[in-house]
Amino acid sequence: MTNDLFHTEAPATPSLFAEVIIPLALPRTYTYAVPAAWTTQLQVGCRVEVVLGKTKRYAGIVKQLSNEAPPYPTKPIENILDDEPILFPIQLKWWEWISAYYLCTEGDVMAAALPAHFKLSSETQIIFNDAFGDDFSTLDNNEFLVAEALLIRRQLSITEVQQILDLTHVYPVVKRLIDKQVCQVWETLTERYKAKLETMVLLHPQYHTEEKLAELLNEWSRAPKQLDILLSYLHLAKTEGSVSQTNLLKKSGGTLASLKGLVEKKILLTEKRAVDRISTLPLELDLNITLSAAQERALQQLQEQLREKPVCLLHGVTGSGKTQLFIRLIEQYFTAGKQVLYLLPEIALTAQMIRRLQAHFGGHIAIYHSKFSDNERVELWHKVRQGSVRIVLGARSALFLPFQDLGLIVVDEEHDSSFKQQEPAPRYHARDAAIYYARLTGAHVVLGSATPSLESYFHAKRGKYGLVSLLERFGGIELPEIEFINTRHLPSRGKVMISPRLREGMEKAIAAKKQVILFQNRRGYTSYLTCGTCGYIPQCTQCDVTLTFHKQSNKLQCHYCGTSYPKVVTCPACGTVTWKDSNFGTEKIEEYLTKELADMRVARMDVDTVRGKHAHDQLIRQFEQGRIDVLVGTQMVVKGLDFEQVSLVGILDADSMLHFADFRVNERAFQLMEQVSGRAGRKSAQGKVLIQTSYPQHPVLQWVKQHDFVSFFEQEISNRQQYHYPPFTRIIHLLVRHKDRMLTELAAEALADLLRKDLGDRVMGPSIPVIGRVRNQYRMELQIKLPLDSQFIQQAKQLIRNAQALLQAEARFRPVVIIPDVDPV
DNA sequence: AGCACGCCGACT
DNA sequence: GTCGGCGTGCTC
Repeated sequence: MTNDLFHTEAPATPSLFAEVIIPLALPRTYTYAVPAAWTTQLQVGCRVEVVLGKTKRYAGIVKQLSNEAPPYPTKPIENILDDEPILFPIQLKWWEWISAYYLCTEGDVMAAALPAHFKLSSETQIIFNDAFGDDFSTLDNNEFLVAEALLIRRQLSITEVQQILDLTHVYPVVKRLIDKQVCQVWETLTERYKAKLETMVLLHPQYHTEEKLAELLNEWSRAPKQLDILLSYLHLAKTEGSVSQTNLLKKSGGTLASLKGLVEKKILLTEKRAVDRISTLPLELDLNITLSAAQERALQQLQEQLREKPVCLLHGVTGSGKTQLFIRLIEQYFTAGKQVLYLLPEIALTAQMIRRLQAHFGGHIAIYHSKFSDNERVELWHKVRQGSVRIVLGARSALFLPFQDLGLIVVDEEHDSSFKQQEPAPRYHARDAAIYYARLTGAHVVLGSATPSLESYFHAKRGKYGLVSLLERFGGIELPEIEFINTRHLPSRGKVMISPRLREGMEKAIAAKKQVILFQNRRGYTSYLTCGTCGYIPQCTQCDVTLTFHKQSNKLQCHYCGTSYPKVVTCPACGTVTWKDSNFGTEKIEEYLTKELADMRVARMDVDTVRGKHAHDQLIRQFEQGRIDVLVGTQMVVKGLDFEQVSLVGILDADSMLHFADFRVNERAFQLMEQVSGRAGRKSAQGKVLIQTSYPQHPVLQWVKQHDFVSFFEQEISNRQQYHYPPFTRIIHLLVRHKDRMLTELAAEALADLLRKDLGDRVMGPSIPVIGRVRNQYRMELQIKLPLDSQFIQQAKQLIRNAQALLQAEARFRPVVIIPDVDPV
C-alpha cells in the first residue's frame, strides 16, 4: 500500500507472516503479520499476543513463519510473549498429528498441552474516565452503581461489574457508560505465572573485607540478639552459600525485629529473589537394585529387542517386579544423557510409587500431574525444556512436556483405560500418542502390564512390537490361588454380599495378622431403591439413569451429572413407604462389616472417600502401616498398589463385571480380576482370592483361575476377528447431543445418511446410547467400523469432518453438538 | 469459545 | 415508540 515515490532507494522488504494457533476449538490457524521490528527475533514455538475478532486478545503459539502474504488482510502481532520458544517444532508436528488423528482442532490440543498459566485470554477492563468528574446525576440506577465503584477503584473487570450489579448481562450497562463517556474499555492480557519470591539476607558490601568484618565483631558491645543473628548468618553463608530470611531466623532463633535492626545499621541487607517451587532432593543416584535372574534375563531381552523395534511390550505378571526392572532400564537412558518419561495412570501416581522412584533417582526425577499447581507446572515445563530435569514421572498430560532429548517413554499399566482422555477434546490415548511421538523423536517406548491390552499384545505377537514376558513373581512366590464361591447354591440364591465361606476366610486371615482387600466395582450404598409395592425406581430428572442411594449423606445421587436429591420417603407413584435395596455398593459393604465383624478395622476406598488432596495417600499409608485390616474398594484398590501383608482378596460380585453389552467386557473383566487378585500374597506367602459368582464356569473366570493370560488372549482375539472388532478394525464413535430430542434424532439420522453415501454399511446406527439423556441433553450415537487400511481411515476421517461441516451448515442443526471419538474405550 | 450484529415481544 | 431477548455468523 505504501507509495514508493519517496522511497525508491530500497525495495519493499518482504514482510513476515506468522501462522498462529489459538487455544480455542477453532477449525484452523490464523495468520498475522509480524511487525518489521520483530522479524529477526520471532521464532516458531513462541507465544504471541494477538487480537482475534473485534476485541479479544489471546496468547497464541506461532506454528509457522512465512514470507508469503496470505490472500486476505492481516492484523499485526501485538506482542511477543516469550524470548525463547516454549516448545520445539517437533511437538507442533505432533500436535498436528493428534488433531488429525483424533478429529479435533489444534486449538484443542494446545489447550490440553500447555499448563494453564501459558494459556492467556484477555479480560475486559473498564477504566474510569477522569474527565467525567463525579456528577452522576445523568445516570440510571445500574449505571450509577458501576460509576460509583469506578470512582473509587478506577478499574473494574467484567466479572466485578457482574458482581456489583448481580446480573449476568452487564454489557448494555457498560455500553451506555461508554456512550456517556464515563469510562473506556480495555482488553488486557496478563501473564499469570508468578515467580515465587523469597527474602534473602546478604552482608552489606561495606563488610565484604575480612578486616572490616573483624573490626565490627570485635567492637560489638550491645544488642546480643543481633549478634546471634549475625553469627548465624556468617555460619550459614559459609556452609550453604545463600541465606534465606526464614532459614536464618529459624537457625538463630532471632526475631524479625532484630534482623530489621541489623538492616537499619547497614550491616545486613535483604532482597527478594525468585526461587524454585520444585523442591529438589539431592541429585544422587542410588541404583543398588538386585534383580532376580528372571528379571535380569527380561531386562536383557528388552534391551536387545529395543535395538530392533522402537516399541516393546513387557508382559510381567503381578508381583514380578516390573518397577525394579524399569528403574534399571531408565538408569541406562539416563546415564546415556537422555531424558525419560515414565507414564502412569493418574490414580496410580501414589506417594508409594513416587517414593520408590525418588529413592533411586533422587532430585533427578520430577513429578507432573493434576494435583500440582499451575506455577509449579510452568517451572517444570522450563526445566524439562532446558534439560535440567531428566526424568519425569507423570500422568498422561506429562506427554506434552517439551523434552529436548527424549530417549525413552515407559507406559506402565498400559492396559489402563484411563490413559484415554474422555472429556474434553482431544480425546487421545496417551499410549498411542506416545508411540507416535516416539516415532517422531526417535525415542523408545516400553509398555508394561500384567494384563496387556488386546491391542498391544496383538501387535507384539505379530512382531510389530517387541515382546518380553516375565511370568514368575519376584522371590518365587506363586500367583494367588483362586477359589470360586458359587452364590447360586447359597440359600439366598445369588443375592449375597459376604458369603459364609468368604467370612470364614477373612476371619482366618485377620487371625493370622494379615490383611484383606474386598473388591466391589460399585460405589454408594445400593445401586438403586425400588418401591416394594409398585416397583417404582427414583430417577434423575436431568439424566436417564436410576439414582444411587448414598447412606452416609442420606441422599440419592446421580453418578452421571453429580446431582444429589433428598431421599424419597413415600413413593411418588403409589404413596407407600416400603423401599427395597437392590444390589450393594462399597458403602453398604462397609456398613455390614462394621456391624457384623466389629473386631475388624474396616476402611473404604472409592471416589467418595478420597475427595481431598491427600486422602488417597493417607488411606494407603494407613493400610500399609497395618492400621486397617479390611479395605473395601472400587477399582481404585487395583491400581499399582503394593501391600505386603494382604493374604486374601475377595471379589464380591464377579457377575456384575461380565454382564455388559460391550465388545470389551471380557477384556475388562479379565484385567480387573487378574489385577485385583494380584494384590494378594506379594511378598511372603502365596495369597488367596475368593470370587463370588453364580456362574463359575464362565470362561473368563476359568482363565483368571489359571492366571492364563495367553489362552484368554487367544480366545478373545479370535472372537474379535470373527466379529470384526478392534484390533482387526478401527472404530470411530460419533455422539450427537442436543436438548431437543426430535432435533437430536433428526441430526443423527441426517449425519448417518451423509456418511453412508461413502461409507455404506460401515456406518452403524444411529441408536440411543445406554444413557439416552445426560444433564437434560438427549444423545444419539453412531459407530463407524473401518478396515485396517491407514489410507482408507484417513479418507474416512476427512469424510466425517466434511459430513459434520455439511450438516452444521444447515441452520436447524447448528446448535447440535457432534463429538467424534476415535478408538473409543 | 466469545461476542457483536440483527430482528421480534413487554414496557415508558 | 424503546429496551432488551437471544438467534446466527465470524474471527487472520
